[in-house]
Amino acid sequence: MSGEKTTEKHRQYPYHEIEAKWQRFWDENETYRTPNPAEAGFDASRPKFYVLDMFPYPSGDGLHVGHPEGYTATDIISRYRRKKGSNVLHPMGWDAFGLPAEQYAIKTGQHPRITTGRNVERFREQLKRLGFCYDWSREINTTDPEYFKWTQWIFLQIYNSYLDEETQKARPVAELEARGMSREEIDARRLAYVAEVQVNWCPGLGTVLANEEVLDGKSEVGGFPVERRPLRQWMLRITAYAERLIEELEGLDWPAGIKRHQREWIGRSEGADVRFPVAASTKHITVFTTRPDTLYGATYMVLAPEHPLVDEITTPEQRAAVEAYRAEVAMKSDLDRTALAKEKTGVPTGGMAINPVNGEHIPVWIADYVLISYGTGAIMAVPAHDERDFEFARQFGLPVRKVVEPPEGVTDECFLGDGVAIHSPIFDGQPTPEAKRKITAWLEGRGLGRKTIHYKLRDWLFARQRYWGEPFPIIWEDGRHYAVPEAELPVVPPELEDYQPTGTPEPPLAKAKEWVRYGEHAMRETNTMPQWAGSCWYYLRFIDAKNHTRLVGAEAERYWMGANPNPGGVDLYVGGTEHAVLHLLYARFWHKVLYDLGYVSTPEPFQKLVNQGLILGEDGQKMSKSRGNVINPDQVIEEYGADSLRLFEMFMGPLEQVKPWSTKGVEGVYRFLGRVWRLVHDENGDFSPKVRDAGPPAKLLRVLHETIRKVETDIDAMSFNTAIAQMMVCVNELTASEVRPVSVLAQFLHVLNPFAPHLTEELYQILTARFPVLPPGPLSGLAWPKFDPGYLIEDTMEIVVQVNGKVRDRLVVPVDIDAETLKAAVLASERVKELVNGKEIKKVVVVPKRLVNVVL
RNA sequence: GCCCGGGUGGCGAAACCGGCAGACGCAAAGGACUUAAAAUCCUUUUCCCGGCAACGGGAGUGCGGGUUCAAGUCCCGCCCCGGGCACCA
Repeated sequence: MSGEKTTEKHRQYPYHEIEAKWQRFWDENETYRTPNPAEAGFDASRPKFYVLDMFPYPSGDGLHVGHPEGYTATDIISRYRRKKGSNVLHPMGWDAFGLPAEQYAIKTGQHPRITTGRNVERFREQLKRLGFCYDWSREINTTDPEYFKWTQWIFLQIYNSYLDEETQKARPVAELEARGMSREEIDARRLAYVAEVQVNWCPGLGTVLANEEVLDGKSEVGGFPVERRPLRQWMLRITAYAERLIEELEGLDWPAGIKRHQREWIGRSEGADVRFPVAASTKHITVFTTRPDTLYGATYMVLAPEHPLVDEITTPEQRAAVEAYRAEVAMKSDLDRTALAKEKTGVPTGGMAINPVNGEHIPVWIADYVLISYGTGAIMAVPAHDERDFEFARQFGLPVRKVVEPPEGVTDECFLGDGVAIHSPIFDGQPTPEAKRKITAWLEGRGLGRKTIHYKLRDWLFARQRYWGEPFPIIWEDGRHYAVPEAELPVVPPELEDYQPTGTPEPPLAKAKEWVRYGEHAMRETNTMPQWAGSCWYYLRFIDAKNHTRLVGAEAERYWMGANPNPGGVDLYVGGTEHAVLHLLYARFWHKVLYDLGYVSTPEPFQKLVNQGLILGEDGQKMSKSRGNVINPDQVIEEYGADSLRLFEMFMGPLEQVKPWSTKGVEGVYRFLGRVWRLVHDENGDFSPKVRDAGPPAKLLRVLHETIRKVETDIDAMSFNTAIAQMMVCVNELTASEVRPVSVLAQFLHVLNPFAPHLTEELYQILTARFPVLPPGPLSGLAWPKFDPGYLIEDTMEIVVQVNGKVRDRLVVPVDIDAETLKAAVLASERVKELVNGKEIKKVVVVPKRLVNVVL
């Protein structure tokens, strides 16, 4: 950014001075501080509006142009709502735990707290330079002990709760204790529990990862290989909430795609568990199937290789083959086990199972296409009506038996749809849904099975072997876990000299021997929470960020989250699609637990969700350092000002859409702001003589009020690009006008203010200095102008005349013309008479206020 | 393979509930101002044909059909691009 470039470029207006001046003003006056109920300055008569941005991870690279996109949208809405008379809560904070800071610490030995602090400073500075109206008095940081104290506290609430089956609500485990339940029984029901599970161990990062953090067998962060191994881990019982997490999406105003995505992720599946006795044994294999009606078509069974019954079932002849196969599967990454591996593999165990409906003996195989983690880890294979089973049967020459007659005309070898049951004595001739019901009842009656629901959703692996995260408020003694007393929160991580992973699944915190030692025989838990933890509840902390006695004050929570009939508390939540599943699902889960326990007043956290679209580089490619197409917001602000950057990001296209950057486009909106400046200034930069306290002509009033109306509806619809287009129309009109009445200019500045707050404040101040009739600023504190439809009324309108659907003429007629008169006028017009030319008129369609179509 | 999102001028895009396709901006061209340039202001700009012109005619919203007085918009069948999921029984 050589000084040359910027000084040589013609300045449209002195944005540097203006922006710095107003940012200082806002800071010094705490213009955007929002009082809570019961605080000084709180006005209970106004409606509340909580607008939230997904808070950023303050990376070392600073802000990129993607951040200001959503942030500007919410800023406009916040400013607009305030001017329209709402109490607006619009906070910002930092999701600052996480790997990059820790990786940096490993490299440099510098404490992550230092780098995080530095990054936060930079981010805050950058956001302020964009002129966002955040209430900075509510700023939070997930790494601040005052904050994560409550993250740990919430964990303890989860730890100390179980799900009451009957009410489907979380209840304190103390109730189970009171009922005389044993410690083991209670531990087995806690919503936070320890289990030995197959985990994704990533040696490269020295940590275990959630399924969601593993992509194609590699870590999402860093792309290191990930292997499976069993480990004792903290888990959160999110599956207990599966049903509610699906059901309660209903009342939310979220994009349909995101709702669908969450539903699919949870993956509810209704069917039946069926017990197959193992031949020559007292054991049973329980399978889950969504097609119990195909029970007669089961020609073999498959267990997941990890299934506990495998050892027992395997015959001596098959043992070697089974062991070899299991070893082979254990080596495979998830990638190798998925559909990308074309050929199905498996081996027979030699064991046989008995089909409960007909007593038939069928062979039991193991194959890795059956997953231990879903359903019961075992299936009955019906190759005639399941593609995977069909493929497997083909591969190994297993029999295929058709038991569903497809509808007429369908000749698929493997038919998956609904039809009519055949070769199924108990319910032959029944349509599929009937057959399902009938066989399920039959099985239930004999104790051979029952109707069940399974979910794809797994419990949430909540532990990480990292340094830079929230320590668990847990103590181990004699192999048992206990909650750290609430009074001892927060549990602050120890200082370390060496952040290097241990190379084993033992977390780095274990190196701090003194810290780990809690008592004579007691040790601290050394795992830390995943990065998701802090973001699961941050929207609550914003409401009452300084509360020392509660995670959020009850009254403030009720006011900002409640106060409307919707299930969700935050009125508008804007962020990227990358959080469609994980963050939004986890936050909903925590929120529901807190709701059940009575700490929050709504069942859902976020009422309305909007995803902003990705901004691509100027070349239409994803921005990346390697492509060299990254746009730096600091530089854009330097060259065009923050108002231009804000305006351009909103003018590029619809918020939700993916769209490419354009430097020429920034120049375009920059010129527009220059034109706004010149509405008030002449070419020498002096106050323009065209600005006068004059009665505005009807033409200007019309365009002004059209603009007020359009900008209102467009902001409500978050259609910022079209709002800006209309403001451009308005400015073009004002520019062309020889007289620019100050009343019109002032109202226009109100309308532009949420989009370009700095420039409009400055111009308004200039106007008020000359015209004391105007109410004194700042503009942001004054009410939005009132739209008056009266100014839009015209007495004539233009009607399009079509002949056979083609535009052939236009007619100017009085607006109050009736259909008959209009029709007559059209038929009488020269052009129509000419085109009709004696032909028969079949029909005349009159669309009031729009057009008349003469059909020949 | 499946599920989303999207295909409209040279480019970003707009178009209420089916009613003038291309608002607004960019780029381009011409003009005014200027010694000159930049900046600014004004004008033109979907494509093709005819005309000196005002204008007139035709085509046109990824492709092919359909419904309708009228389709970018609704229905059926495809093609292409972007994103996500991926043996969940």
